[in-house]
This record gives sequence, structure tokens and C-alpha cells, in this order.
Amino acid sequence: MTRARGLKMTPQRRLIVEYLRGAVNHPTADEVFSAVNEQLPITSRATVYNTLNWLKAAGMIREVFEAGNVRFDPNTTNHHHFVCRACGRIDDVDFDSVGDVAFCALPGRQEIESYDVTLRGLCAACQPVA
Amino acid sequence: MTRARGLKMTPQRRLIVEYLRGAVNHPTADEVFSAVNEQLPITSRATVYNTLNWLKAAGMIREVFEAGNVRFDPNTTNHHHFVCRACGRIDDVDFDSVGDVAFCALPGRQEIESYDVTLRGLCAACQPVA
DNA sequence: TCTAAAATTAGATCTATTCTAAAAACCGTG
DNA sequence: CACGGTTTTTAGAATAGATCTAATTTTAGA
Ligand SMILES: [Mn+2]
Ligand SMILES: [Mn+2]
Ligand SMILES: [Zn+2]
Ligand SMILES: [Zn+2]
Repeated sequence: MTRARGLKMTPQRRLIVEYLRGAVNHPTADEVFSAVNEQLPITSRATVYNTLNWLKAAGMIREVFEAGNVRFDPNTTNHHHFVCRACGRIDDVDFDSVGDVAFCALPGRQEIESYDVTLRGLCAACQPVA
Repeated sequence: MTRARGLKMTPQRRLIVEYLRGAVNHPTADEVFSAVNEQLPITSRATVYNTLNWLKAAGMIREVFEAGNVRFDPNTTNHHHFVCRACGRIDDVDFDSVGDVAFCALPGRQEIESYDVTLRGLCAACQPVA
């Protein structure tokens, strides 16, 4: 996740990439900004946004949109998501955990290249107490 | 789609609801604002946003997030979406056009209540010319 | 070490949305 | 039909997320 592409390595970029590598919770840009600033307290928002955009363009992270928020996903493998309606957490769901989606009889002449499934419900922690 | 819920009917609300009823393209708030202002040129953004939020709270429209934009969906039936990667259009995909999604072996103890599928690719109009 | 190119910064700007307070419209009642 | 309390609308201010800018600093190769 750290290969350069005509880019220079800097402490800011290193921290952003490291934070994303460990992130399991689809952080927002602001969460990345806060985390990086705990280590390097003068890091600017512009650098965080620029770096996130470059990583995205380089295909090293993805964006996830949920509940009107833009979040970043360091997992670039083909996978799905589970969203808890109570706490809002977004968990990865392995591609193979969901059986092949069979789409047929689509109205137009679309060419389907990929798909993703969003499962919604209550996560384990938000389950009512029996 | 026009039932009141303790709300008064006004020309602005009527136009917003009518526009949404006919909308097939998941309009943004600004597109609703523009369309309504062609008929009633002094309608304010605040009214458009307020009305959209009420309709959403009343379950008469839904929100769709794609490419970082908030869009509104007058189709409240259970359905999926197709997103064209070239032109960005979002088409409804009937729930029955997609075979049942079988999810198994999920990591946690989530309770799945619903799911939706986003199909991605090229729409008919954006298909390369053979 | 030197230097050109690239990156960072603070703050300005832009865009989408919400908030606010005053004016206008609505509608049941007299 | 006019009244008056309540609801709604409006313009513009305020807020939040994201991008842009121009000046300064850093990087990394020679
Ligand atoms: Mn993910
Ligand atoms: Mn739809
Ligand atoms: Zn939860
Ligand atoms: Zn298209």
C-alpha cells in the first residue's frame, strides 16, 4: 500500500497510509485527519484530502457512501458491506459470504461489470437483550 | 404520495410532490429546486429541503447516495439500482430482476433485515459503438 | 551540499445543507 | 367574509465538508 507513483514519501503520507492500513471501520476524512494529527499535530486538512484523493485515484483505497457520509475503505478486494441501522457501523462482508447474485431480465441493454450488496440490520452489539 | 400527516397542503409542496412523482432519475435537491422554480419562481431552497426531509421522515421518499451525491428516490418499494459508470445515471432495478441473495457464514451475529444490490456498468446509451 | 521539483500549510473559497427571524398564507370559527 | 392563531415560506446568515491558492518548506537525486 505504500508504492510511489512519481510521488515523494513524506511523514504525513506515511502516517495516513499507516492509519488506513490498520483501519477496520471505514473512516471519514475527518477521522483520518484527527488520527494523523495525534502523531503529527500540524498536518493540514488539505494534505489529508489530497492524499486520500491520490490513493483513491491510484486504486489503493475506495470510497463508501452511507447515510450521506463519505467514508474510505482500505479494503480494495471485491467485497460487500453490512450496515447497522442502530449504531451505523459498517462491516466488511467477504465476497464469498454472499452467494452469487443472479440478475436477469434487466429492463435496458446495460452491461453489468460488477455489483455489490449492502446488508442492513442490527449488529451483534445492538441486538436487543433477549 | 400526497397524503398529509398533519401537514398543510401548499402550492410549493404540491409541486415538489408532483415533480417527485414523475421523476424517474433520482433527482438531487437542487434538481427539485430548479424544477419547482420553473413553475413557481420564488420557491426557496429552505422549503425544498424542508419538504424533502418531511417526505423522507414520512417514508414517502428515500435517499440514495452515489458518487458522493445525495439523491432522492420516489420509489419506496423494495428495489435495487443500476449505476452507469460513464454518465452516472441511476436506474431502478426491480427487486425480482435480481435473484434472492443468499448470505451465509457472516462473521458476526448480525441480524439481517434487508439488503440492496447496486449493479454497476455501462448503460445502453454509453455502450461503445460496436 | 545544492537545487529543481514536489509537497505542505493556513486560510480563503466553494458548495450543500440547515438555521433564523420576519412576513405571508392557511383555515376553522364567529 | 373577516379575524386570529397557527403553520409555512422566504431571504439570507450560519455551518460543515471539501477544494483551491499562493507562499513556504521538504524531498531526493546529482
Ligand atoms: Mn469495506
Ligand atoms: Mn430507485
Ligand atoms: Zn450496531
Ligand atoms: Zn451511461
